[in-house]
Amino acid sequence: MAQKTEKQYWLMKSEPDAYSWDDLAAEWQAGDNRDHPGQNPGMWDGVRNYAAAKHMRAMKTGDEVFFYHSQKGLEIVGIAGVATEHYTDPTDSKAEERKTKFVCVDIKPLRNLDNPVSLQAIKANPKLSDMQLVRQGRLSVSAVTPEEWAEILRMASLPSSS
DNA sequence: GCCAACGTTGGC
DNA sequence: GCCAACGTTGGC
Repeated sequence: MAQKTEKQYWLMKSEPDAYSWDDLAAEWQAGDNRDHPGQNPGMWDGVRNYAAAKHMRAMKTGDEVFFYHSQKGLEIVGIAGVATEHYTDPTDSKAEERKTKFVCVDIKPLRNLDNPVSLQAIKANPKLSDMQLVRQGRLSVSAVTPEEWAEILRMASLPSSS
């Protein structure tokens, strides 16, 4: 049977001072997890928001993820892939006391965007006005529709969108 | 550094 | 189970 699951698209935010796109690449190069030695490179831990966790539970291997720098940069800088589907977050110390355990996934860097796509440019694009990123600014893991994904890729191929 | 948005917590 | 208080995120 052809399990024809469509590839899904996501967007994940990180403060570059805490964990940047380059840090992700460095972890994969080192083959280890910088902050949690022995854990997987690219482990997306620490999410303690149910909406974000729900998205991570829905992620499948091979799904693609925009990597967004929050606080500083405010732009999508690269594309990562889901390398490992969700598992219990080893940094969730209260997991046992709670019914719902928080989870993490592993992501790996796939490629840089030729031109990072800024939040400003996204907000200025009417085609992207319904993006979860725009509608729900605080959500750290959000869903991206195929149409939004394609539009952002188009923007990333254009000369500097600033 | 401020403040709006919004998720979470805890008292009732 | 409601809702006010509180805490955190993240853009500006």
